[in-house]
Amino acid sequence: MDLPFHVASHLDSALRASASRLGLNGRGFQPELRVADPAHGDYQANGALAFAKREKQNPRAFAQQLVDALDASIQGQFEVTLAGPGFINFRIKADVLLGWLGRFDSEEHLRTGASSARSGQTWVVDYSSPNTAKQMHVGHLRSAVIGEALCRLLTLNGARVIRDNHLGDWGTQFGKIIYGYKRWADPAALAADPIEELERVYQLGHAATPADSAELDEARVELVKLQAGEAGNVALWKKFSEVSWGAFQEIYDRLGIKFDHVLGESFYNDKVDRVYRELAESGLAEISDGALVVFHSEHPRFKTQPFLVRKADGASNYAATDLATALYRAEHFHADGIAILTDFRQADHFEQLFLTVQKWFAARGYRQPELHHVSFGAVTGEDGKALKTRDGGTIKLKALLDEAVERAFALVTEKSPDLPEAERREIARTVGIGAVQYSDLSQNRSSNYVFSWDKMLALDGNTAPYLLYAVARVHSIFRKAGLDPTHPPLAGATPPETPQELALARRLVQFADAVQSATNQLRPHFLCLYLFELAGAYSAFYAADKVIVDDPAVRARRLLLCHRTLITLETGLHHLGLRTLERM
RNA sequence: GUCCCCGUAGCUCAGCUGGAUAGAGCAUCGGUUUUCUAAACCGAUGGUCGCGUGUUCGAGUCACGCCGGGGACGCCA
Repeated sequence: MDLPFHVASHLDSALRASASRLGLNGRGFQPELRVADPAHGDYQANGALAFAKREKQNPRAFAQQLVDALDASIQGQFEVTLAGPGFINFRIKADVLLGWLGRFDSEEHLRTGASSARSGQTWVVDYSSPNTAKQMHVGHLRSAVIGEALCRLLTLNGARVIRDNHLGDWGTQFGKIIYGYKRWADPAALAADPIEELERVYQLGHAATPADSAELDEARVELVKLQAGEAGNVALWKKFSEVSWGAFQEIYDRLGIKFDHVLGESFYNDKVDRVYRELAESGLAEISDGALVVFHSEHPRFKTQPFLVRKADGASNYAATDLATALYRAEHFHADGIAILTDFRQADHFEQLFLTVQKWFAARGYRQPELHHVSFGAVTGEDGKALKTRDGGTIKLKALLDEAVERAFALVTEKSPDLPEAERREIARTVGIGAVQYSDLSQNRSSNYVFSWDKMLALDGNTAPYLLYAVARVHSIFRKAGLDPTHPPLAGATPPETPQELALARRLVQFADAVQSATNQLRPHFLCLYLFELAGAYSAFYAADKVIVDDPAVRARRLLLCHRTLITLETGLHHLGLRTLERM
């Protein structure tokens, strides 16, 4: 029997079947399969230890029973060994490795293998979500980059993914922008660099309307006029949205992001009344100090800390639109899962939101989507505070990307001076943007980090250039040998033999596990780490074993390893949102 | 005051539901190119996992307390 795409779940089923043969159904045996330290095997099962402990058995003897009861085909595919107090180790036999590599022979087949995990599911991913009338700065990078990677990973796992950009295009700041615009907008500057000018008048408007001032009241009047549909202000609002979107689109194009929907807060303006009504009818919401709030009596803190869904003046707020948004996504998109990417400071808000949604939907009998707040740490300056440039402004995302490409261009020019300039420019774009994306993706999203140009634009170590370089070297082999890398002649390939061949082949099979854990935990860094290790295994193989040799069997099996490394690295990188290169 | 997140090598970080000798990259030191891209490879140095107590066959991982950093807590989003 052939090894399936996801070897760990194959072993998981085999061990469960084995436990069942031992008459252990319903006793809660969990195999606990995981990728092993290569010193011990390819996969290990630790579940015998926990189970034996609970059942007061000798763990080593119990593990032995499990192994003895394994289906015979498992013994044919793996070297199965016991170690220590009862770890079960599995090492895939070399000819079985070759069989797996033979079947998963293209990006398409890798996708097919991965797609069973979430086929039939619909996911709405809410990411980027900048505020209109402001430029994106480094703080906006994480949501966009991580969000896009998760979209692609969910797609790879077979889900239908809806990319939704929940723009901050409504609310009190618009009163201030209109206030500032009407007084200080400069038509010439607006024509030259619209988003820059818009941001300037917003900042002026904000500064001119301090709390409890007559100016702030005037700004509020502008907002009321806008919300009441007054033609002049509505036209201004549309103009602000268009200008902002133009600037955002430029960034999205460079990052390879394309949204299916841009349903900003304004879209939900007329959908909040239903939220108020249904929350009140189901007894979830109450009036407190004139505002409509939800308490969660079972929660240690939210029993006293309210979730404020409508302000005392009757106006809607963030919570109201988020509730309306959740309902829209469940009803209109039939979402099975909703992932919202914002920084960790909104953790409380989303915890309250999700609790409220669950109770509300339950009361109404609406079907419940899985709700995930995909939070990430802040990008801060050296002082741990909000990031500022030397002159006190924020670092614009556009400038960051430009600098990344510039640095990559200097490097490619130094390393490959013979390539034509146009190609070096193209390489610099891919390497520079990829480095920025990868620096964000490769780190556990939960942690904060201190911004540094060098860190963000690092070009060695566990970085995009290292991975892209490995890809380019594979392409180079095919180019030198005069072979088409999409259909290389691989007939007659023998199973991997040398230590480097074996290590590489074993790593290739684990792509399935990396994609799985990255997607299930909504943490792309697991895939990054895998790809980095794969590229390392390839580099070691490349240094140790020459590919283009005379012996046809050796040559075929090494070309096969090169080709599978290529498709795996490319599939992985593409599903993180990066582009790849044939030469650099 | 209540609650949340973080604290691992000189620096930046991995460590998946407790599992085998705590791993990478950068930096430092040494080696590798008549052979497919040296943006590479091989090796070395470097750790009381913030501190303490506890839970158990086993704790970086779980519980409690403390120290340090960040954050959220009623009409911003």
